[in-house]
Amino acid sequence: MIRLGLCCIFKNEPIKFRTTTASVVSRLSNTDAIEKLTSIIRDNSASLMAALKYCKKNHIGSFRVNSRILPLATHPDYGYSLKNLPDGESLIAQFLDCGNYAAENNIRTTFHPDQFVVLNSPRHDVVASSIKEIEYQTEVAQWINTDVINIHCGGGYGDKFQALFRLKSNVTRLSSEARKRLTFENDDKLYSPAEVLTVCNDCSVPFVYDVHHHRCHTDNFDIESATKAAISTWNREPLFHISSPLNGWQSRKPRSHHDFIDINDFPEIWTKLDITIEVEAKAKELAVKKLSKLLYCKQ
DNA sequence: AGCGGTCAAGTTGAT
DNA sequence: ATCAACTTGACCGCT
Repeated sequence: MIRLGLCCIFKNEPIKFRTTTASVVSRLSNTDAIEKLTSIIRDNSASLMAALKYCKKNHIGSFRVNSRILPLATHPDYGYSLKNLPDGESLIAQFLDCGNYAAENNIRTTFHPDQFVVLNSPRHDVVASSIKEIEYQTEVAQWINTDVINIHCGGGYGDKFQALFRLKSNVTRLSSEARKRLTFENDDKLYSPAEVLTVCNDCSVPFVYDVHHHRCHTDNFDIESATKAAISTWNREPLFHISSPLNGWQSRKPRSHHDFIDINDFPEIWTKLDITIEVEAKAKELAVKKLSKLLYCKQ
């Protein structure tokens, strides 16, 4: 069975995640800052539960959690740990509820740290803050039963061999709980499936195969062989990504995402697999439901 | 209510 | 040299 995944937010459904910025927090007193952050986090944990319930009701098997579910958690000046907030225990309890709900209802959750997480940077400060961010998401992942924290391989820096060597080396600096969840994804211009697979096999990290990125940045693999190689890296249900180009494959920028998935972009061989496929489409839950319907009709 | 500017952070490639 | 794009717009302060 295919499990489709919704990414982070909703198009029509009134489920919203809140955030704030360092600039706003900096203008508040310590008490007011804590109150504001607590209120946002409380709302976000409720929204996460609402999102999981929406997924359950609509037969969406997976939900990607926004990295900013705890805004500013790793900020150098305004960062915090939930444990140290006055209402920390009750906030953690709300996330534990989400985790229990997800487990009981077989909703898979994932994280996708943002572009600032670059584990192979030659800059030590960048690697340090990347590790900090991954460890923060790992802590939340443990509360909410998330089994994937998915990142790209990072920059090329004019020497991809050295860059990937640094990546492999820095993976060993992560906690075991982080490493249990870490995955690598091929990107659309630098690291192809063939390249990512070598790293994944070297450090026993599962490979998240993004077929849209593969079509933007090809290598010697065809879709079928990349699919099979990706599956072999997983010790649990494999995770793939799908999207369609905004203005068609012949457009100037085929990398940008369409509102929906064109069924012709969906690899035929995927229909027979037991996998999670995250739908990266701007119409969000509408795109997941539409794709679900198309796939159901196909079979 | 609506709108424009801002938001912590990296890296690449298009313009 | 500047800037949009990337997993995702949301929020604040002004009119």
